[in-house]
Amino acid sequence: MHKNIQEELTALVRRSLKAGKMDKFAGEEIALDFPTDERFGDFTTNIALKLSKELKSSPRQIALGLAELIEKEIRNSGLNGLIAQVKVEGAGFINFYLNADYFYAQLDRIISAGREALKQDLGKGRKVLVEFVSANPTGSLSVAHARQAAVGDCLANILEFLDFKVQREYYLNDEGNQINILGRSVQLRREELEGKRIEFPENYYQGDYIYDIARHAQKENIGEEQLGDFAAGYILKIIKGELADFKVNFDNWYSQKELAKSGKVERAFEQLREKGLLSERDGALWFNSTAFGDDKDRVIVKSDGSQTYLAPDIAYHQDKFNRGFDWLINLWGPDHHGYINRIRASIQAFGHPAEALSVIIVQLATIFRNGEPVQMSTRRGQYITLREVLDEVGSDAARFFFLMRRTSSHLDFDLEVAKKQSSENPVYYVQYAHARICSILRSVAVQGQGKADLSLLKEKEELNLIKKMLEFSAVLNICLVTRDPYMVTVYLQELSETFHKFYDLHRVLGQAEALTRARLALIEGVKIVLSCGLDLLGVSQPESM
RNA sequence: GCGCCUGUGGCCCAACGGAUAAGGCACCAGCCUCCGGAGCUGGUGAUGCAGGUUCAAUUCCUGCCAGGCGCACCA
Repeated sequence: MHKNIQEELTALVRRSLKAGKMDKFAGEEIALDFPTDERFGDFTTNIALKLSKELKSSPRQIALGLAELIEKEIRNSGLNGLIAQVKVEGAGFINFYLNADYFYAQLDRIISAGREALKQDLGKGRKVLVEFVSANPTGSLSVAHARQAAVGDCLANILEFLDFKVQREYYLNDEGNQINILGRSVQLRREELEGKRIEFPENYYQGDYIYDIARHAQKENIGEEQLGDFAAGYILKIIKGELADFKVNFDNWYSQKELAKSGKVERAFEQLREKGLLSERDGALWFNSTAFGDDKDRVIVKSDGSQTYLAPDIAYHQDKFNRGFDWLINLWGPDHHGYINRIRASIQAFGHPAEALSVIIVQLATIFRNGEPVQMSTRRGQYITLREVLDEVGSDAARFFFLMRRTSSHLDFDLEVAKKQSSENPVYYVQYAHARICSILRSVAVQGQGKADLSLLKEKEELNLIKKMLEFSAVLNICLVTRDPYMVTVYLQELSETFHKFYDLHRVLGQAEALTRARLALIEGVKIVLSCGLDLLGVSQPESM
C-alpha cells in the first residue's frame, strides 16, 4: 500500500486543479519533490509558482486557493489518515506533511520484504547492453580503465535493480595494428633475450611485461606469425584477473577478430551502400555521416584498401541491435568524445533512433599520493595500473573512490586517503555504520519474537532515519535519469551520517523492551538499505571491522 | 581555430531550475561509569567575471577569464 506516495500526491494535485476549474493545467507536469530542508514538510510542489504568470495572480494566492481544494480532495479520498497537513509556505510552495503512520508502514515494508521493497520496475525488462572498459589487450588496465570499470559495473547493477535486463560487454580488440605491434614487440624482446642486438622502436610496447611474454613464447616455441595472438591472449588473462579482483564480471567478451571473420562488416557496408550512404573519393570509401549531423564524412576503407577502426565498429553496433538490445550504453574515455557523432550517425543510418545510444564519457582520474600527483607515462609503460591501486587500497576503497565524483568530472584519487581508516575516508564511514548496526544486532540474544510496535519511534532522529531510508528509491531514479551512479555514494554517506547521529543520542539496547524492539527494527531497516546501496556499488558490507 | 569537461570558504567537494548554498579536511571549543570514539555537538568561512531568460539561477543561454582533455585515410 502506498508504494509510491509521490504518484498519489501528484494525482491528488491534478484532481484539485480540475476541481478548481484549472483543467487546462492538469496535464502540465506536476513536480512533487523531497523538500530541500526538513522544515518544509515531507513533499513539496511548486505548481502554484509555475502557474502564477498564466493565472495573473500572485503565487501565494494561487497556492492558498489550491491548498484548500487539495484539503477537500484529501477528505474525499482515502488519504485522510496519511496526510497530516497541507501548508502554504515560502514564496508559494505547497508542502505536504505526512502522518508518522505512513513512515512506520514504509519501514515495516522494508523490514518484511528486505531488499525487494527497494526495487522498482522502471525498466520493465527492457534489454540494455552496457559496453565498457574494452581496453586493447596490449597491457595491464590503467586507472582510466579502472574508473570506467567501476562506473560501468555499478550502473549496470543499478539498471538491473530497476528491472532492466542488462548485459555487460567487453569489446575485445584482438586483431589489427596494435596486435601486430604487440607481436613484433615480443619478437624483438625474444631476439634480445637470445643475445641478438636489437633496436627497439619507440612506438612499440615498452613495459617489462613484454619480456615475460617473450620468455613464455620462447618456452612454448611460438612461431613469429602467432606471436601477436599469443601475447594478446596472455595479456587478456592478466586483464581478466585484474577485473575479477576488482569484482567486475563481464557477461560477454566480443571478439573483433570473430566479427571480421563473420562477414558482418561487409554486410553492413552493403546495407549502407543500398541506402546510398557510402561514397568513393580520393581512392577511399567514405560513410556519409554528415547526413546524420556529423561534422564531416568518415573514411571506412582507406586508399590502401585496409579498413579504419570505424568499419568494424559500425558493424559491431549494428550487431548489438541485431542481438535484441534496444538501448546501448557505451562508456568511453574523454579522448573518444569526437567519436560519438559518427557512431550515432551509423546507428541512425540503420534506422535506429539517436537516443537508442547513450555514450557516457568517463573523465580521467588523477592519482595523488600525499597531495602530489603521481606522474604517468604510457610511452614507457609506466602508467599507474588498476593492479597497483588494488594492491595498495583494496577493491572496496578503490570502487567507492572511483564512484565518488560525477562521472563527467575529473577525479582526484589520493591513495593515502583511501588507505586511511578514519573519518577522512568515506568508505569506512559508511562501512562503519553498517558494522555498528551489526554489532548491536549481534549483542541481542533473542530477537524477533513478537512484532515490533514501530509507532514507539517518536524521536526526531528516528523519523529522520526512516525518511532518509525512503529517499533511496529516488536516488536510484536520479541515477537512471542522469546515467550516473555516483549519487549513491553521496546518499550512503548521508544515510550513515543520519544513523551516527541517531546512535549518538539514543540507545537501542537497555530500553523498555518494546522500545528496544522497535529500535532494533529501525536499525535493521537501515542495515538493509545500507547493505543494498553498498552492494550496488560493488563494495562489501562488513559485519565487523 | 573547433569541440568536450571543470571553476563553490585555506584545501576537497554537494545541491534532478526552488526556500537560510549541504558535507568533509584543516583550525578553535566541547562529548565516552553507557549498544564499537573509525563516532557525535558547537564555532569561523564560499557560488571566476559580465550580461540574459525566469515568479525563482550554483544550476539554463551568450560573451569573457582560468584549468584539463580531444580534434587522423591512428586505435
